[in-house]
Amino acid sequence: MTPRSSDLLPDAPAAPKNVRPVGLDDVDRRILTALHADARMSNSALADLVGIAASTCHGRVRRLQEMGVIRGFYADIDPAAIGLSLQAMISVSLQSSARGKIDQFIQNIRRRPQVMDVYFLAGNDDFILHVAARDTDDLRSFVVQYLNADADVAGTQTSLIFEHLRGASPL
Amino acid sequence: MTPRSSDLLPDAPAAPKNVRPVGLDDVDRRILTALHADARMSNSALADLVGIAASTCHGRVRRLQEMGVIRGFYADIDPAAIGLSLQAMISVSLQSSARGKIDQFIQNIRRRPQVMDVYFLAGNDDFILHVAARDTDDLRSFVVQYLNADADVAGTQTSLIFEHLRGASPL
DNA sequence: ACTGAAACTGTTAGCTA
DNA sequence: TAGCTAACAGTTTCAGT
Repeated sequence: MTPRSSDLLPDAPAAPKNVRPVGLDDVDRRILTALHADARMSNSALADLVGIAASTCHGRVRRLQEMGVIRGFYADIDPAAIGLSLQAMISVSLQSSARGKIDQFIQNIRRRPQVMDVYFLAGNDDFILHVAARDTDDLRSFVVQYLNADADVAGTQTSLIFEHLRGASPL
Repeated sequence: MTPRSSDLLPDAPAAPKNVRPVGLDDVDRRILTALHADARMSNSALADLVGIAASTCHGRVRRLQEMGVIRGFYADIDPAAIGLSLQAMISVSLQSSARGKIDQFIQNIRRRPQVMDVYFLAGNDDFILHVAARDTDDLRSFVVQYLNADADVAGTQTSLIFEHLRGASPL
């Protein structure tokens, strides 16, 4: 069994209480779960679903946005449907001399239309790029032109993506 | 100048026409760009933005959904704001004997609340998991319990994510 | 936090080019 | 066929309770 903190540190805080910034209640979590799955659900349908009045629900959603819990509402576009039929993950490591420029490098590469996500990492690689390209030529020229041609880039490793699935719900 | 097809292949289709399934025009692309950035923009604001009547715009958006170009509308929840303060990328490789079970494996792991994205790969690793965990213990127990403990998993490599940025726009 | 009324928006039908 | 105008249904939003 895990030792109780009182056995070790008599003056530690009595109970962990709520760790979170302001605290989300169960209704907030149900709202987030619903909007995570369908951001265009009408406010009245959402209110019914979570069991509160529409006006209250609307206020909750706005508060969640103001708190930064909801960062935004996005349409999920199928890359293949707009002619980007090839997706890949590209691990990139930079020269150690270029570490100070990572921010600038990422802000720059992020503008390319092929880039869908940038994951800025601690580890062997400096970041991973999730990209979507029209075809193999487009992918290759992206890697060559924007990554390998840059003297700050030490190396890249590209893996094709067969399928990308979103997680079910973080709550 | 590009040779005309009649010079080369008299019986080939006259002109390349539209290569895409049905074809998206410029208005469609502007709609997609706008909704990619803000899925909750009102239909009338969107119509004004792209320069068509609200009813026309509404029909376009519905058609884009029916065509599968728009796969859905999702709220972007900040994992840190709901107590998942640690994000990581986990590369997973399976035993070659387990390759036939990948689909099942992924469908299973995808249900875990920590899993935000699953990228199913061609390459050295079989897939990459983008996960969000409460803390290091939560992350470690996820890796140990759901990955390393499984006999089908040959190996995993975990890298912490410092920052995750979405791409600007695929169009 | 809820109720109800006012303002607004989304949605459909029918007409026009 | 694609777009527009106009009318209706439904939703958001803000009082007051």
